[in-house]
Amino acid sequence: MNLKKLAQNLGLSQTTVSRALNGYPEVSETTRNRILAAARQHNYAPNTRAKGLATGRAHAIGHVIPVATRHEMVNPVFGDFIAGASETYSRNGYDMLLSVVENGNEPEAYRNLRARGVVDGVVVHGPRMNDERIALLDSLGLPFAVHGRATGHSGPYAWLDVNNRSAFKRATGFLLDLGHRRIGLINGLEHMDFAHRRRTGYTDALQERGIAIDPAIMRANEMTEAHGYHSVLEMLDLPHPPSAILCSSMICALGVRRAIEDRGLVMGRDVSVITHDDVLSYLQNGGPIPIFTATRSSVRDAGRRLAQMLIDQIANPDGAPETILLEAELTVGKSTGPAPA
Amino acid sequence: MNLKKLAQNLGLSQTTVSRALNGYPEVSETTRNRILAAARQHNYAPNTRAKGLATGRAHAIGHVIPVATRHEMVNPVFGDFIAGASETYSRNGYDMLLSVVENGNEPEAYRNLRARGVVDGVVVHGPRMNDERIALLDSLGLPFAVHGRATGHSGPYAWLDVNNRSAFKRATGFLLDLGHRRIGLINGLEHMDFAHRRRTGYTDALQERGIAIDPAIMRANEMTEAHGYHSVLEMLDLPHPPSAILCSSMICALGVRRAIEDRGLVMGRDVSVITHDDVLSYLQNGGPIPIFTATRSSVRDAGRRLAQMLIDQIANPDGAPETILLEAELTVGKSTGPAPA
DNA sequence: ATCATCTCCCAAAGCGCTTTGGCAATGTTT
DNA sequence: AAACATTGCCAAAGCGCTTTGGGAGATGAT
Repeated sequence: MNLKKLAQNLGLSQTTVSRALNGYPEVSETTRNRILAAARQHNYAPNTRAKGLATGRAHAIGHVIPVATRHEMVNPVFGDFIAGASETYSRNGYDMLLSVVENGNEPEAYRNLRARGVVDGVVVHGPRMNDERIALLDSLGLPFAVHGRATGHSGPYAWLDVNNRSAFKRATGFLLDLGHRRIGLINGLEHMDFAHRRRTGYTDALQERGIAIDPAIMRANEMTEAHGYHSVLEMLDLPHPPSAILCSSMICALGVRRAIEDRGLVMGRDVSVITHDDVLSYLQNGGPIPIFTATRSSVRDAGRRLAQMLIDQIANPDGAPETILLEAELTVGKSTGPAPA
Repeated sequence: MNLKKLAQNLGLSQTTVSRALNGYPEVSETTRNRILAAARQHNYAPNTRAKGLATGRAHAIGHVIPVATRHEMVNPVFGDFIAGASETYSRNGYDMLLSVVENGNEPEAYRNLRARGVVDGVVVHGPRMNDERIALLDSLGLPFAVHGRATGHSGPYAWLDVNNRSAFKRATGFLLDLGHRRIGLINGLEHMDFAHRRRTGYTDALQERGIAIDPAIMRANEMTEAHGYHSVLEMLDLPHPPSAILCSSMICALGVRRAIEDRGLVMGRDVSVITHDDVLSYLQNGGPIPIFTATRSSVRDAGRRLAQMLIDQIANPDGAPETILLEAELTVGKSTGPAPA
């Protein structure tokens, strides 16, 4: 079923049918209703490619997901983020185009999406420090919104980010208030912007209280369970082991807990743990009393909102790029307690 | 840059340029090279919408991901699967269209994709028992391939599945050989086809050895860490607790381990654990000696292969639907040992 | 020299939609 | 009654590509 046939069936012109379906005023209510009924009956939906050709708009957003080639790491956060974004897209009649590329091949992917005219904009995932993608997208004239920020890029661009610095500063402060003086950091790779900011929050809090930064209890790597486990195991074996751990993801935190228990210690009593929690659907942080004290911010919600930002920007290209800075909430669970004497 | 301009620049017709770029023989090698050079220089890529309109092919595959509304659960497996599929798509010049829908809204999503002509085929995720989606897709004439199978559907269709039944039967047999007689099952939701098959493998193995099935040590739910934890905690508190656990996912298994350790027991000595391992990138099962004894099958690889199957099927619609049954490998790790006396 | 065959190339139609620029017919002012 | 808006509709162009149906010119066979 297509416009032509539908119009013929109704004894109307394509023009009229098209206008009726797209809500233009130049068509009487009675014929509009006739047309809508017929469209529904024949399960008609305009061909997206034809519509796109005619309007010059793809009504689709591209997501280019970089994966670290070395570990084939797909960020576990990505599933929930995508789910959130997809909600927004379906509400707004947009399609989502996904493309997983090796780290570093994003520029080619963006150019290609642009040249083929297959999307109206893209979401930038996993921004790094001084990320060159933003300048590229600017120069391509392809609308975009960034999940996170790229420290070092000057000039405005649309982004949505958790205030990673303040979250980790606050979490560190919370531990300091509990009397902890040696606090370990299990971070993500620090060329990633979010990890860099978290580190800054952590070191800022320590410095404000005049506590020395000790690289021996700071680790950065892909945020796997194993990373949490091995890092903390090593830290606990130090002459001056940390009494608290600040950790960048729930998955890491599972490894952190395992390491603590492996050493016969009790989490929340012998070693306190705070983790960042992206509120992933399959990694709920306990029930009413969370297992982990955590800085929480739903990545699914971030997906929803960032998608909407991008759609708005595409609809209104001349507005200033919107930015959203979310504050993570600190939820106190069972994994923290006063520093042991 | 578009075909018309490119042709004008070269002083050639659109026809010739198009043929040259698409590898048709009716163009001399010298002009073809001229054309290719110019295309590269101008960063030309044919407009996908226009190409699709002209050819009637979208060169795109749809993935409709159902999420359980109740828990907003996004299957954690999905990220890696998508990454695998995406690799195949980019190699073959296909785009991936993703759409996350509430459980039960898939039919509408499929109809819509079909009517809008936006994809050439779809991948069916998370098939349930007697899944009605397959009949629907057949009747829509939309090519598809299923990740998993739908017990109860007659008639051929393309699928790729792990042999869940044999994997769990083998794992159960392995535990029985170690002397375990009470083996708990932590399964996924059993209206899901994969979970049903796993259960069958488990019960078959027990029955073959004449061991009674005990519903008290069988649980089925969303495969979260909490599910593993609470289920096993309850089982360990039974008058006759299991000495071994069979578990449906690595994430569950982390909870299983936690429960065991919470009760002061040692995994692999007091309680043995075998889990299914989808080889997710962020949940590596240890190094050279795996932490968990596991039935392994890479879901990323499944994505790669299923995508290829679908592309082949679209290219050759008259062939019989291909099916692939993968055997999981049983890797022995540190989580299993002889049954305690 | 004539005819048939290739070899390269082209003009134009068509894919399914939107949108421009009308054009009758009705309603509203003067 | 004449002049003017307004309403409700339509024919046709155009989006950027592929593909059909040739058609010159070179080459080979007769």
